[in-house]
Amino acid sequence: MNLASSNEKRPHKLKDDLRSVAQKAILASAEKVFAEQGLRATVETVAKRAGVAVGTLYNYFADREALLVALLEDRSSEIARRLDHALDVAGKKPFAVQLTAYFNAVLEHFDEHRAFLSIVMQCENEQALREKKSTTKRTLRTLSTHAERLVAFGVKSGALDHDDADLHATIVLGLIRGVVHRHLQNQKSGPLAPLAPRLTRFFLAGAGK
Amino acid sequence: MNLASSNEKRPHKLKDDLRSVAQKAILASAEKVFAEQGLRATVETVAKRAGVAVGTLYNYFADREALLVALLEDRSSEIARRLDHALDVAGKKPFAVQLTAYFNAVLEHFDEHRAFLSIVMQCENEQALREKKSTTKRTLRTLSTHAERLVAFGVKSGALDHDDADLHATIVLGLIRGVVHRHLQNQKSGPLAPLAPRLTRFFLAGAGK
Amino acid sequence: MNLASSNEKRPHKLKDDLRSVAQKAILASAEKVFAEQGLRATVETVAKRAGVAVGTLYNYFADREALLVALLEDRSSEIARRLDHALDVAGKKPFAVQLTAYFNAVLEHFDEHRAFLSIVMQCENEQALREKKSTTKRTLRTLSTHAERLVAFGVKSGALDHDDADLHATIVLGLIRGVVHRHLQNQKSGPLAPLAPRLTRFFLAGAGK
Amino acid sequence: MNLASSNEKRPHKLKDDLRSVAQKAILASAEKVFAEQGLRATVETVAKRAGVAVGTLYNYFADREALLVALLEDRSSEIARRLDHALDVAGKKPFAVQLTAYFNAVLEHFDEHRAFLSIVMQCENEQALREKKSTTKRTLRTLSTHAERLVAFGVKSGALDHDDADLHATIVLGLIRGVVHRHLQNQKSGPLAPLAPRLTRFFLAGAGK
DNA sequence: GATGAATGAGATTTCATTCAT
DNA sequence: CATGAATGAAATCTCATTCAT
Repeated sequence: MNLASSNEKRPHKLKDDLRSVAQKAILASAEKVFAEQGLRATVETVAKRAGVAVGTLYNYFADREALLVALLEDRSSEIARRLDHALDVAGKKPFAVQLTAYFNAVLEHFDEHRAFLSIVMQCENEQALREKKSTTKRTLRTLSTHAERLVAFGVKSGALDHDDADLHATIVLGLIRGVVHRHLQNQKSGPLAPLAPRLTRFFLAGAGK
Repeated sequence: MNLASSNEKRPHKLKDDLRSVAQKAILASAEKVFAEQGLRATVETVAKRAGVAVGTLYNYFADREALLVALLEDRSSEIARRLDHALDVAGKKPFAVQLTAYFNAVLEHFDEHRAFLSIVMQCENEQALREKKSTTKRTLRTLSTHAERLVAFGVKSGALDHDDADLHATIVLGLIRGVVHRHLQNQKSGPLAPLAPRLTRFFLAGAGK
Repeated sequence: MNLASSNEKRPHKLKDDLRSVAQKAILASAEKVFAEQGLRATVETVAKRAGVAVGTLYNYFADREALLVALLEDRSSEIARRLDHALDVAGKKPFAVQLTAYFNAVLEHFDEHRAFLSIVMQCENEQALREKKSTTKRTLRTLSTHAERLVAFGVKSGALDHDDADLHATIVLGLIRGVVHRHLQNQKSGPLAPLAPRLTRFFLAGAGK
Repeated sequence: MNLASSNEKRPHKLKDDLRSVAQKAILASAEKVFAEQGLRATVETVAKRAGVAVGTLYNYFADREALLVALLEDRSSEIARRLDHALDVAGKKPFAVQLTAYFNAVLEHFDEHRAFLSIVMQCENEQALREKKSTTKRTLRTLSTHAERLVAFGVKSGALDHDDADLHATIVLGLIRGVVHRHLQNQKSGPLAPLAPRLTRFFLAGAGK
């Protein structure tokens, strides 16, 4: 009965692993390729870069769009996890600390997945994707949702001025957009995360009481 | 009756006018269509919306990309003119006034050509364009070029802190990106130009000495 | 006003004609190709045989299936017209005459569009098509609908025995199926229409009172 | 305990049995699937329905077509056996009895393998198959071969009229086609075999002297 | 010039077949 | 042998561009 108790808990563990390895490779390739060549990049290019045949890609993703959505969701959930964790750690600390944690988390993620935000920015303007599943829409809004929550706390805790409350989240996101965009345009490659404290300082000076 | 009048005094003026009427209609259509449907929109869609046949479109623009470039250049030159004029009028006035003029000019242009910035944002992420004609690149950089010039003046005139000088232009652009983006995402439709003074106040509080 | 009354009634008559010429050529090609090579035949083959490019085919038919459906409908409406006319002419004449007219109309159509019935027979077994639009289903049932109407008249007029009434239509169709099928299998090419009286005689002997 | 018993007396029998179990399952699945979804059904679908992996299917059949041919041959040989037996039993009895036996045998087979004739009908129209292996062709002609033999006897024995001799076999097959087809189109599910006497009566009335 | 059907290169997608586990 | 992921040739479909009218 327990003949093979050691390695038989999940009969297909190995295969499952392989499966997810290929899937991850394809997603990683898609991330690179879509970022480098824009959303125009072909499915074949993505497959080749991942080191698999086209058919293999279609074993994992129903169609081109499913691939894109999967990529957005996977990376978004990662950034969401990172943000949740960061804000969780920042816990009861003052708003300034939390804001820095937010900037830091986003920028760190970007430093590691440089390509991803570039794709998000492209997708945001693709009406097609915006209109589709609300899942995609929600995915694309991960950043802003967190930002809104954060500034709501900032206002409640008295750290933020009440007057421009409606602009707060917009500006937080704008600051990120600004630095990310500069980064994508210039090929300069230093990490962005270190900018977090400066963005916080700027934001607080502008928005603080 | 006045059939002949046109080809006496101004032999080609009428033709030119007619030409530019069709051309303008096509550009306007392209602006709408690319903004609504993304850069994937087809040439045929653009032509139909402009009320002309595809063939006609190709009489005015060498190919699809030429159409896009022409659109970018036309609208950019318009925004450049507007910015030049705004900053010209603001002349020797203090930096705060000039900055407000800048924000105001950009946002006014956006209010009139809502679709345009959406397209610019899409193009910025299309590496394809980045690599190609430097004309296009320059076009896309109209906004940032002016912003850089502006903050350089701000620093020189002592209005801006020296510490974060490198971030100034990035943040000015980020603020614009922020509000424009919020506008595109939500369907809210009030004009953006009125936000100019608030953005200025915010920026100065954050970046001013 | 009536400057060009002679040839200006329908401004785009010529183009429309050309259009339908191409469409007809494609349908004719599809008929041949699907009959010769089976439903597996490729869209490209159909296009080439019609002397047009694939893209042209797709200008007229939304997709492969639409082409097939259009073919079935076009030819079915033709056979329906023929049947209606035949039975109309046979008018108040006795059942035997009407039945002969039916057989004759169907077999004549087959003699002229040999390929078509072969395709119908293939489609009848394609569950996919059967399940789709009821239009298709109705199209495929043109023959049996008319047969049912005919034998109903036969029974009412007292020409047909009442006992096997339920089988009548089935057998009429079976007889057609039989001769058509034999024809398709052997490459013998004589016309089938002359068989009509013999089929009638056979049917009446078997089913008549 | 009886592990060894198998490889003593009948060294390979068990293996053969097992083999044929899988093989039969695959053929049965193919019969269902091809009948339900048409000949376009995928190999994978057939394998899954049979409860095996695609690879396993390919262990038993060289390729997709070999599977189809095997199916046709297997079922045809069964129907041939059944027909031979039926006509053998009907032996020296009058033609009417033999014809009923024929109809009965065919329709009984169809009642048990409802799907099969649907497949045969599809294959008959696939020129591809017609051109290929004569084995397939012969297989598909099992029914008509027997029918031809039968009516030849009918004519010789004086039961059938001589005039329409050339149509006899065609009509016998047509009658079968008719009822089978009606059955496939309507979802009515009563057995067909009971129709045998009525078909005989009809045929004899029509074709008998 | 204006038109829009025709074109065909190229993108997406499918699926029979292979092969490492 | 059984498995099912990987493969890539071949099919379907799209769309920028041309050109006869």
